Amino acid sequence: MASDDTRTRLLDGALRTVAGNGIAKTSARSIAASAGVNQGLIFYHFGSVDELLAAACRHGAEQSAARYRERFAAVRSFDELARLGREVHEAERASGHVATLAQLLAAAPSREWLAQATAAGLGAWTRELEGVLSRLLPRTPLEGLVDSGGLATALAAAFVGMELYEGVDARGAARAFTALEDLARLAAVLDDLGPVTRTAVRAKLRAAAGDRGPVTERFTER
Amino acid sequence: MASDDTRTRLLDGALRTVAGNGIAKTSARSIAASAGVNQGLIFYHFGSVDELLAAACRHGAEQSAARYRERFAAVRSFDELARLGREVHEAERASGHVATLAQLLAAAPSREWLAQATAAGLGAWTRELEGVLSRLLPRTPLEGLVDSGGLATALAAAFVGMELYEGVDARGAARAFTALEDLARLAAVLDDLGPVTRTAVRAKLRAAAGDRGPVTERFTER
DNA sequence: GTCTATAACTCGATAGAC
DNA sequence: GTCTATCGAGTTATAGAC
Repeated sequence: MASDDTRTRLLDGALRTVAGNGIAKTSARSIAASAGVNQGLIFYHFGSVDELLAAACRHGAEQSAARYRERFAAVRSFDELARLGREVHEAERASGHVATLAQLLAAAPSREWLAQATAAGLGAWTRELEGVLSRLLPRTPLEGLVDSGGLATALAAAFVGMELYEGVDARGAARAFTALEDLARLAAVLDDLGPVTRTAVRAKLRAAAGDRGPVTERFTER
Repeated sequence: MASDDTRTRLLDGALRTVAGNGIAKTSARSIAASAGVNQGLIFYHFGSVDELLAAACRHGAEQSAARYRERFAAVRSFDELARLGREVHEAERASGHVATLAQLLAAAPSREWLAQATAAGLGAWTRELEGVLSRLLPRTPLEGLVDSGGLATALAAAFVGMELYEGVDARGAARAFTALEDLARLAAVLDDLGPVTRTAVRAKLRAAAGDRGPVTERFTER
């Protein structure tokens, strides 16, 4: 029906506008222009610009994280994860969903309505990452020594940071991605180290982590 | 003299305003109010709001990176680097210089003037990080296999991303930092592995990197 | 150098015709 | 549901008095 069509046009228009113009130049008027509908309809359908942005954020993040769900599920090594990361980055440069997330993240502190939606949007990516990590980490000497949820959050935040950095220094951002891929190689190597070396490394790690205790005790308490 | 005083009041006021209100609520009026001077003086001294923000960004980033220069120089392991990272994060949550950088980074795409200044501001931190990494990496099996400049950029961008994430989910951000510290422990262990294990790991890494060649060949060509 | 006043805009949001 | 017209607040930037 016509109303649904206008709603989705506005959602898509909002995402396009934020990704293309940045949050600073995103207004009811610019969104409406991008969606090809009248400006007043934003308030009829969503109540306010911020509520439209919040809805668009959830909608877009969920949708684009879902698009990569199978790819994430197929990842078998840190090596592959790093490569998928760069692939997502390059695909998202076109669609702009992650850039949108970054823009909303920056705007969230002063627009309380957006904070929740942005956290939820990032959560869609974090969940995918945590799924991969909780499959991968147990096969490395790091098992039980690093919190996969925390690491997933750190990776998602890092990804957002690099997406922002891309807008300011594209060459530098590409170099940073390459460095991360190189680093992931180390983790990939730890995957299949040979039993002797593996045990040696693991003993060292355990000893170093001894003064802290395993992750489970630190985070399941709450 | 009075003019210098007003200039620095405006620079500091701009940083305080962006850090406290976010870029969206930063205007000539809010900056002037925070600096305690008349609004028109922004245009007399800096020409435009964006030029003031650009100047404040360079000024603030250089100043606060310099404050940590000795600390960075004293870092001897990845372990220490991770701890210093969290310390900087918590200190900066108060002063807000990194948050400012994050805000400007988000605003840069739509305000061309800011892009250069923001890149320069981030560069101040990236340089410090690269100094540390180029001291630390040669002592690990990763020597020559990962680009320290690229890795420094990735770390700086990740730091900015986590600073932004902090505004939306403080608990999650803390957990992410803890996970990164745990991860840094692995790198610390690689520092002193014992000669046999060390050689075994290094051989694996070299083999895995074989199809790419060492970093120097990939990046010095340009 | 610093102040006031104001021009020229853009913004979110609403009222009311259709 | 959709459109036009408009209000009131907030914006950058400038002109001109002091």
